[in-house]
Amino acid sequence: MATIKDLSEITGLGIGTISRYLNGYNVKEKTKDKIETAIAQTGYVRNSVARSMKTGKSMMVAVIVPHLANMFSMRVIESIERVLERHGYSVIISDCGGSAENQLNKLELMKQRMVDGFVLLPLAVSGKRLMQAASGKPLVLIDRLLDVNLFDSVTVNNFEVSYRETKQLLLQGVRRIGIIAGPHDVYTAVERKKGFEKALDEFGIADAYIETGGYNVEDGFKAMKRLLNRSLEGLFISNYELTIGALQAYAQSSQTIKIIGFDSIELSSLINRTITCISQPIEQIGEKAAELLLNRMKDPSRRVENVVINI
Amino acid sequence: MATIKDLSEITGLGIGTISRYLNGYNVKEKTKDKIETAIAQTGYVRNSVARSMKTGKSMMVAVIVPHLANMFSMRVIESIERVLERHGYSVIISDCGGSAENQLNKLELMKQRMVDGFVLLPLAVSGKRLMQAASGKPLVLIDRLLDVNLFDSVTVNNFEVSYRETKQLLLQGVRRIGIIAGPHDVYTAVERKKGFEKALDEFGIADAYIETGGYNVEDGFKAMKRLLNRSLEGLFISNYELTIGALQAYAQSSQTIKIIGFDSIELSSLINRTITCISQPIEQIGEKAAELLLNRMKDPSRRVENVVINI
DNA sequence: TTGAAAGCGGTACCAG
DNA sequence: CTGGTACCGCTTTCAA
Repeated sequence: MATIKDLSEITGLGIGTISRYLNGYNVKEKTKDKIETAIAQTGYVRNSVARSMKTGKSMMVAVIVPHLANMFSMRVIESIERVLERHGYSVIISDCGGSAENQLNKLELMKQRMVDGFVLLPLAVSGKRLMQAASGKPLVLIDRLLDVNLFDSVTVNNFEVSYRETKQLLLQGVRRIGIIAGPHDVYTAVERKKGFEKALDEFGIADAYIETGGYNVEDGFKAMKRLLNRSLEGLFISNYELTIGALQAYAQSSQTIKIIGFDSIELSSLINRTITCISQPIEQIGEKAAELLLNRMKDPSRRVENVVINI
Repeated sequence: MATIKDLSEITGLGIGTISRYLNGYNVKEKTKDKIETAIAQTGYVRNSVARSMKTGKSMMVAVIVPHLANMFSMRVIESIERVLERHGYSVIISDCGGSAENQLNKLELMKQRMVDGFVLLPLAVSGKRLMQAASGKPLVLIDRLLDVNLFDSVTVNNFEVSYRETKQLLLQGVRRIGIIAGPHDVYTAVERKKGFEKALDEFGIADAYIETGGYNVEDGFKAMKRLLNRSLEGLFISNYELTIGALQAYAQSSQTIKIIGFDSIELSSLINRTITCISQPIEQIGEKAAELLLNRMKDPSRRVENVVINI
């Protein structure tokens, strides 16, 4: 691999001159030509590791998620990457396998890699631990507001929208109602469940059928299988994967249940029995997160910003 | 940020000793204690950028895909990451937006970042250009065999399985048949189309309804809308996203079409009219790719290996 | 406009 | 087992 030094030797120019040219500073036309020839000849590419070493910036951002193979994660990551790459940043990903402990480990690892910032789709941990793990590096949270306003974040109004939609169901006369709620250590799942429960409280319903557990297709399927014995009139499902799974079981049955699903817009039209969808503006969430991160990396002392997108 | 030098000053030990301890070599119990105290005290974390600089290995692997927000990409990336992280590698991702040109740019960028290897879900480019762009760095192809055996690769038998399943349809008496084929510069899409066409040839069918274009949900929906005017008896759909889109349109219609979909196992049970699924072992594909890459990074001169997974 | 030289934070070799 | 030192490839003063 050719280095700047090789170029220096070939052209007879100083090492500093080459570097300056490479960084867009003015050099004489003739030197420019010499350098370019040497680059073409050697196939030189700049070593950004060495560059990072000197500048103290790696131009990398770590995105840490509970699970990569999840519709929400991947669409968020896609939009984050799209925005960040325009600013010269690369995205390094880390799947913490749904474990909060692991999440902290991954953060540590990324810190070693000298990433310039983090985006987290966080699992339940305290703000302090997270703060400590990030050791002051810019970190943006998606889908989770921590107790303390330590971090920039972007969320949707999970609680309100869940409350509102559940209420709609109840206003339609639904009484025997259930929820497939997802994990209890995932913030959004908890918020959605709370919103659901608030609506029930208002209507004096105390005996909802609650299924908690994982957040993927199979969990949804199993939960639905159980719920199909309950002659439900209404059902709230907390994410896309759970909805797919639940609908699989549902499709096999002949019951009619009024279903509300999160992010399930694509699926709703597949099944002949209507379901209600709550759609998050996922691209917008990712873009906003990237934007917040860019802002903070530019100005670490700026005020913490907690963006809530109302849907 | 504390450095190894700080530790050296605090402990009074030499810089080399610290480094040795950090790398797991033997040091006296007492020195070990001193160092550990200093680490705890300063919150020292090793700077892997500096380390890479010296060792010439970044311990990063770039995964470049046409689109991140794609079920296949994401699940492949997930399994790649799972395998690689066990070996100390991080995954840096790059979405080339479906453009072959862009793909080469991204490769260049990743080369600058001194990644130790590449995994590509490649768009149509010649093997030579790719070889040149990778400049000899380990590169594994997923879902594409290049004309020359320059790269390790892992694919499924797209052609055969498509041929076989289409033939099944025809054996059932289907004659008016169509395909939603996806982009013509995506290898798998092309292979699947070829397999489809071979089956048609055998049955002397010359006028299939062919829809080509994008590879996402909306493309599938639009294509299906058009195809619903054709009174088809059978339909082959080349990937997951297209299948979702097509099924959306299909669900609204009252036609009955025998449908074959790729990777659409989760969806098949949603819709009350049966569809046939061709399921790729996506995790296995990712794992195999990671494995091939690890092997090549270990031994760059080993024989090129082209793995075909038969489904 | 250019060249020389001092690091950035590690690793690895050498001598002790 | 330990300390000293020469790099790794680049950026960035400082003089010329």
